[in-house]
Amino acid sequence: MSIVTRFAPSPTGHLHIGGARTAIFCWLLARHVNGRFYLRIEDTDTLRSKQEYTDSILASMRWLGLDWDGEPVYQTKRAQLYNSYVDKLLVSGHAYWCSCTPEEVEAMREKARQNGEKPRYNGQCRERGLEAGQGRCVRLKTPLSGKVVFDDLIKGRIAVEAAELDDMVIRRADGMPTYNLAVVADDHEMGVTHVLRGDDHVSNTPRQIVIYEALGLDAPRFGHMPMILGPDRQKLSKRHGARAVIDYESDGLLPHALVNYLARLGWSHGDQELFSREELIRYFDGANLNPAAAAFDPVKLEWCNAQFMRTLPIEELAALVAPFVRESGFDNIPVERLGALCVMFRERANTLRALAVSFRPLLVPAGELVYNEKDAAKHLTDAGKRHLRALAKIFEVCGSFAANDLEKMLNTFVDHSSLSFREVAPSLRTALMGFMGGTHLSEIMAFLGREETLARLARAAS
RNA sequence: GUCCCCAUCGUCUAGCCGGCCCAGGACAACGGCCUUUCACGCCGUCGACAGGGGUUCAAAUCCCCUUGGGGACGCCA
Repeated sequence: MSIVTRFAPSPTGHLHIGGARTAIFCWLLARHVNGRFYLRIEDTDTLRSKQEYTDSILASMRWLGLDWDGEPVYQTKRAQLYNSYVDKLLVSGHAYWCSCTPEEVEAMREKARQNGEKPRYNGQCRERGLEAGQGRCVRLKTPLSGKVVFDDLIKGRIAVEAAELDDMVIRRADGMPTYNLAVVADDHEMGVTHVLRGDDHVSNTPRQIVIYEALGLDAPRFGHMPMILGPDRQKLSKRHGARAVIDYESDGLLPHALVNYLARLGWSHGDQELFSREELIRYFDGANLNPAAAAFDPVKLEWCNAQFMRTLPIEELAALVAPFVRESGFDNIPVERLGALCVMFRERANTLRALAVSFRPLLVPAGELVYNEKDAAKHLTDAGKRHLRALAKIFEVCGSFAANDLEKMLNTFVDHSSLSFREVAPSLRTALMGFMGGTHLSEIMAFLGREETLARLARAAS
């Protein structure tokens, strides 16, 4: 049997990492067996749903590389379908019209709460045989006894007393279906075989199973993934900062790094930490999913990102970092130059943004180089400046300005003077970079070129 | 309040159909090596089976209770 999964976000916000992980697992589960992976936009809440969020979610899915099959399904366009399901239930006697107002129902719930019971609708319209009418909704006749049982892909067997469930509304007074009905109708129509979704839906599952049963349909397999917690193991909230996929995109994360990290959050394949996209698909079979909630660790995410940044072909890395370089104010840097910078700095940065920032000292003109006060005070001393002037003389006349020749030249200079490399290097580094960082001095100078190198030495020695 | 779920190092986890585990890997932290800085890399250190009862020759692994977390109880999704 092939597998059909679906990711069904509601467009009330951007795609967040919890949803992204759910999407990744659904996608992986389908791709693992060459099955189908569908996208469904659950936009029946017309008050909170926004087109811009749908666009944003689709953009994030594409950015992550989670390709879906066919066109996305929009629930708002299928009211007719849902109504046909409701009608079926009405005709078969599994559902009934209810004239209770939301206020009345709320009062019932309040009363139940006070009696220490589960707040619920008391089913007073259940046997009244009401007809359709203004302000009336349709409720499902939930079984009064028995157990609803299902084998969760992740948590194992879950059983709930049917009596715990009240008669839920399946069609609102305004004619729109409610979540549970729409989901059942859609999942059945779309041929979904496996439903992977967030933990917060476990209590919906028995309700949906009851609808499947009333409809005489087989329910799909369900799997509920635990929530993702913040670094402090508290529920993820706005306070934890950037959480939407687009935020990580603008932080300069590689999409695959996010996918890899998120996939490893709640799933494992032995001790392996890093996976290629193909490996992920090959290994992910829905097993080895952790039933416990996991805390999101931005530090490990960045480590993960750094690993992938190092293995990317240079031209690709250069193309990816280009927008960030542009954003920091440097237009028109030729790709070869960007490539050279990437080679020099990629092992020193964890994100594309940080990488772009690290280029800065090499991109500004000598006059705009910012000196780190401490480093300048320590290394651009009178002695340091003397060394710089001596070096400048050599660089002025030397034949080649290639990195390996510069390296030799530097060594010769040290050999012929009474100085050690340790005495010369810091002042030269500070003169070139503005601070005690960067990469090999010879590479920095080769990148800068003779003119720019000399300009920096002159400025620092003045 | 009621119902459901969860519980291995600070974090992600391996192991969980019992013995190979006085618990392995990764991130972080710390120490060292390498080194003309910063990184990378390499080596090492610290560090966990929530507690209590069972079952068993043997339990991180099975059962029960406690505690602690989370989720759900909408004409939201």
